[in-house]
Amino acid sequence: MDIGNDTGRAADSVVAMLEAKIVSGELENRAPLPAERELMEQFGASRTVIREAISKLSSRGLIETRPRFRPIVRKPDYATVLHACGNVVQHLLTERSGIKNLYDSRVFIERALVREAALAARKEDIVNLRAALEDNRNAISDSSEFYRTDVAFHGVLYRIPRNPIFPTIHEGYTSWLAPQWDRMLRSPERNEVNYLAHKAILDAIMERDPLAAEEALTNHLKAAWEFVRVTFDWGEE
Amino acid sequence: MDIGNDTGRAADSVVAMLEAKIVSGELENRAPLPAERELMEQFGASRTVIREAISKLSSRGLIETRPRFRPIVRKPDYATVLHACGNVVQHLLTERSGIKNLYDSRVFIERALVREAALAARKEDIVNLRAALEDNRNAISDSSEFYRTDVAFHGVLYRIPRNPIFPTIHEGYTSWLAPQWDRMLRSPERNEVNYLAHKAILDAIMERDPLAAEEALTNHLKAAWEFVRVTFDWGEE
DNA sequence: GTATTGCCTTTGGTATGACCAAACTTAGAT
DNA sequence: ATCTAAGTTTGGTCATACCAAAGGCAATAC
Repeated sequence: MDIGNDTGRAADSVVAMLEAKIVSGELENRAPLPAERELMEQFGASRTVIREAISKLSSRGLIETRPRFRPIVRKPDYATVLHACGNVVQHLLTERSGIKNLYDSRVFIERALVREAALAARKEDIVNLRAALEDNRNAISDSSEFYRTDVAFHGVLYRIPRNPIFPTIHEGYTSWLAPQWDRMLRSPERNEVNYLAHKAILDAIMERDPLAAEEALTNHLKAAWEFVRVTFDWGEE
Repeated sequence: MDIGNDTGRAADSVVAMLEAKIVSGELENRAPLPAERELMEQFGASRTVIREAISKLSSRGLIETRPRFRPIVRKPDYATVLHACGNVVQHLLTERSGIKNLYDSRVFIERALVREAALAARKEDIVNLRAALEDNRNAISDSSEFYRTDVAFHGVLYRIPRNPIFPTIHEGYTSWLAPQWDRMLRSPERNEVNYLAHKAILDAIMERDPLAAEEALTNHLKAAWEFVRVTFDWGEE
């Protein structure tokens, strides 16, 4: 297939060399890249290929570029992956089926997460969940603040497996799945509903009842979807 | 943050316009892009920015480029997302912890998948699983063929939720998670072990026993990891 | 009539050189 | 020491040129 992997170009060897220098630390993280005219001397290439290489590295998330500013070296991390996906994911969300698929996958993951939580959550996890839930309760009257604490509550769930991939996935969901509607469809009444849903989830987790936790989570997310679907008059799926 | 999103450049407007023409279908899928010299006339830009735009679109997976060949228009799909991630993911897998995290996430997902399968698999899913298992059995003596059927068996699990996101994730796992060792560490003996593991999973699914299915799957994948870990003398994690 | 061969044209990849405007540096003024 | 203004560096863009490989075409061979 080889999308975006233009093998055989001169720029690629430059990319490879710069890539190596970045991962090896020879080019320090957060440090500015040398000037283009210096790089062309260093690699014996024309500015054309140097700039192409820089563009590619930027796409791969290995350097940050702002127009007219020195590119900044950036060691790749999980957030980088997320960002690389983002550009493409957005195209899949123009169709409703794309949104639905993404949302369903979220339900699937979170179901497994709460199940896991009920079975294996540590004391500190429970503490964090209680704190997050408390934040929910205190923010019921402030929809904007409630949104933040809502996301945070789910975030705690994603952190329970202690695998940095999951918080990254969570970030993906929250940034891709229509923060637009999420924000505009909130009200103290709905916040209260969601607070209670979170409470039910936490209760089930604390009772170490995976089935109940899964069910509470499923109800919570399905209800949220229903609300959005009906509000926007999306018809049945 | 804005990685790979070089706002403010002339190329970006060209990217946007081409992007629009691709998603709208004005530029047909699988059709070659117009020649660069034609695009520069069409957009009133220099070849420099045209080429930069093409490079960006290529990185985003909206066009396929091979050196010296006409770029090919490509409507974004789930595979495109996968590919966009691939370039970056690879960097996270240079450390062992990255591999472990990815593998753990796979175990997590597949546990949920087999659980789901035990609870909700349709007749056709069972049929597919049986067929895949049968393929396993017939390929025990041919390690290369067994690898293929092994991947296929797991693939059936990912297709059960009827959400295209999951097969995509599966492809990610199989392409990123060391197909190198997977291939070289196989033998008829290990194939037999894996066949039996698959059989145990399917049996549990057919008995509609989610707990047993989850356990069988976990044993299967944990054992595979252990085997790799010990073989490569990776020490404890 | 089809397949093969060889020539010409098109087109992508790269190199130069130039220019501009914005960022950066530095020396001078307050 | 701080601020300011001039000078320098440097990224973004354009125009042009050249090369080699891909594509197209036509004469040739079978």
